[in-house]
Amino acid sequence: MKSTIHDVAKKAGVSMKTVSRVLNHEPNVATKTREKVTAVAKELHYSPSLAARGLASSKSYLIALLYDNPSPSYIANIQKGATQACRERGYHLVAEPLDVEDSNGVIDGDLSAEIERHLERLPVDGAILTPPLCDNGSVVRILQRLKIPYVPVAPISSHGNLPIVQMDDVKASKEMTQYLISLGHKKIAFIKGHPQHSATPRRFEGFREAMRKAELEIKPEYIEMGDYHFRSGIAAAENLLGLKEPPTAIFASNDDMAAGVISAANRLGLSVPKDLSVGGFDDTPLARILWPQLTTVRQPIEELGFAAAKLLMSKDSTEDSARTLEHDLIVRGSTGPRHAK
Amino acid sequence: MKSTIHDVAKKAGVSMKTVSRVLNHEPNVATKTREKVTAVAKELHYSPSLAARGLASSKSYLIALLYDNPSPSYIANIQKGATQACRERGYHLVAEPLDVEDSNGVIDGDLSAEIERHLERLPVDGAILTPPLCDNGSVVRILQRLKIPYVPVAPISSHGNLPIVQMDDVKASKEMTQYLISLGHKKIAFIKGHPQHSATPRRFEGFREAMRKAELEIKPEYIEMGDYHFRSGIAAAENLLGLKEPPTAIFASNDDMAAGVISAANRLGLSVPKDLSVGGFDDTPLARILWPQLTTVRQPIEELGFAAAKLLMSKDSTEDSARTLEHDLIVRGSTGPRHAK
DNA sequence: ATAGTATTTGACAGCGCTGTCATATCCTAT
DNA sequence: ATAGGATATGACAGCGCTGTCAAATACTAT
Repeated sequence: MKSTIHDVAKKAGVSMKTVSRVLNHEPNVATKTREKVTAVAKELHYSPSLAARGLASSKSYLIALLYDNPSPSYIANIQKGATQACRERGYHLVAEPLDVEDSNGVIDGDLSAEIERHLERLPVDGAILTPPLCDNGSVVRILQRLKIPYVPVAPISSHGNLPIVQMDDVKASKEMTQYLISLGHKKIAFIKGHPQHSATPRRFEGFREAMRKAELEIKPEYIEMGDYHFRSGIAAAENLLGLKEPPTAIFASNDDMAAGVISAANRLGLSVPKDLSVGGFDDTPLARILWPQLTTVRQPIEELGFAAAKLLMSKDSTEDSARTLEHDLIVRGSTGPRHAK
Repeated sequence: MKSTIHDVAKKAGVSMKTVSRVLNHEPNVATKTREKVTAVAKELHYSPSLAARGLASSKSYLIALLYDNPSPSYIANIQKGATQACRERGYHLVAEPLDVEDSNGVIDGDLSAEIERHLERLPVDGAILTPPLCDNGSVVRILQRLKIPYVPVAPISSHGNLPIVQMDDVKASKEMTQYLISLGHKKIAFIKGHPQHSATPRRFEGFREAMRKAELEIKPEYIEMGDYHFRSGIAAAENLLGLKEPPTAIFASNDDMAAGVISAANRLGLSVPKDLSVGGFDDTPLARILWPQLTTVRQPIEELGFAAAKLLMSKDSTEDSARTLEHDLIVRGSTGPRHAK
């Protein structure tokens, strides 16, 4: 039933090794031969056995996606991009939720040993490390000890001169701020995210740059601390909107907090975007079910996954896939021109 | 560096085959031998090569998670449960997003062929089929043709006498309704979901059963059609709350629509749950970021993934893992006692 | 004690592929 | 035409494990 490389070789009138060469896109195969073999392979519905290939070449054609506990949509998107890249090369993506971090983000010895044991028997050619795992020393150390190549996605910390994939949070944040400014807003507030998250200082930095460039003042009372959760958005908005001179626009550094802002504004009888413009960040599914829909920044998450997988698969070749991927400013209904009082 | 079965055998003073037996938990190995081998294996940090094992036994120790485009949190949870089950048995889960359905849910010949080709070179021992894939004839047929064992998760259609895993939507819906009734509500409205989704009739059925059992009238105008999207929840709520005699409780058959209801109620100046109780279904992340938080039904999604994977791995043994998993009624702030007018 | 059965172990081949290295074929420059 | 190098192909072993089947050993009932 299932055909082997032997069948193909026989039918094409060449040796198994030649078939193998064609299948692996090795050089030094006559064009004619290559075509012939390709044709026969297709005709026979031949597809190589991962296991046999892996055994012979001591590669597994498997790439692991290591993740801890990010938002489901984040890993779903990374995963989508990564599987796509894998498909192009006959690789497969194995999902590995790790459950490393407990509440305080620390990993104890037992857990570490357990993970090591698990990873040890995970015969992958490489791993994609998503946040916050990419900044977890224990996990990184295990990977290094096991000599599993990995690509960190959007890490905070540096990883030597290891290639990483990321987006430019500073730039994106700057663009959002500039967009708000272009609408005529001058009194713009910013809600920071959780201080331990890598993106937090970057997003704030982008905001500051844009404000400085536009020569707008950043009032200290317009900067609120949040933690990326809905609730902190509400709290921040209540503070902000309670000011004697409230801002006309609030840039919350993620969508959940922006949703909190909208919710608080509505409850205070303010209309968005007429009385208040609200900007978010991430373009989560939530952004579209809010009313009004949220102006936000789309992270190139799927692309990050794609690039990371690609990087892993082309370890040897110098093929340099883009490392810093492009985001998009998504303008929706939650932002509008400043309304003359 | 990496030890092989040969090393273990030598060190334990037995044949490779015996080591193999121990590792695979085969019967007919003397207890003493088994212990000895186990000890040596641990000492040597031995872990079998998936590839070699697969080649020799023509199994891959890989299970595919086939999904199309469900909510990210759905697949994330299924995935979590499934990987957990896989780990217990040394299997791995490969993620396979399929992109089968276009807008109208039909799958054309080209796509079908492409999927078949892809699945063909996916050397898995089994596949978990999530909705809506589990009810997609083309996909099911491909799987059957390829003789890939699969377990449908919460399918609408019957799959012969193939084991399936599911939850009891009728029962869950009935419980939610009964809970609403127990709060004193009598005028309870129901918002149906998308008619093509398997759960839609079931959830409605549960509602009806509960109402009938409590001898409460189901007014036709209290039944709204929705499509599981936020927007349809808003629309339905506007109709319902515009009635001369509006309901005091609305059971939306998923969380997104329930969110719409809450949003609409707020805009109409109604306070939830004081003036209106709202129940949802699914316990999506959204349920917790709403204000008030949503009373809803937690689907045993992770458990479904776990059970499905388990089923696939124990094909031979008659081991009968539970097929219909238990849900939970999650009571939060969006429901409260009927308020005497 | 002895045949007969059940349990436990091992030798060996081979799963389907690729790495190595030898061989054959082609081209280029003289 | 021919040496010499570049290019193309093939023979063969063996990757690490398990299936098969035969052998050894342990039990049981007489």
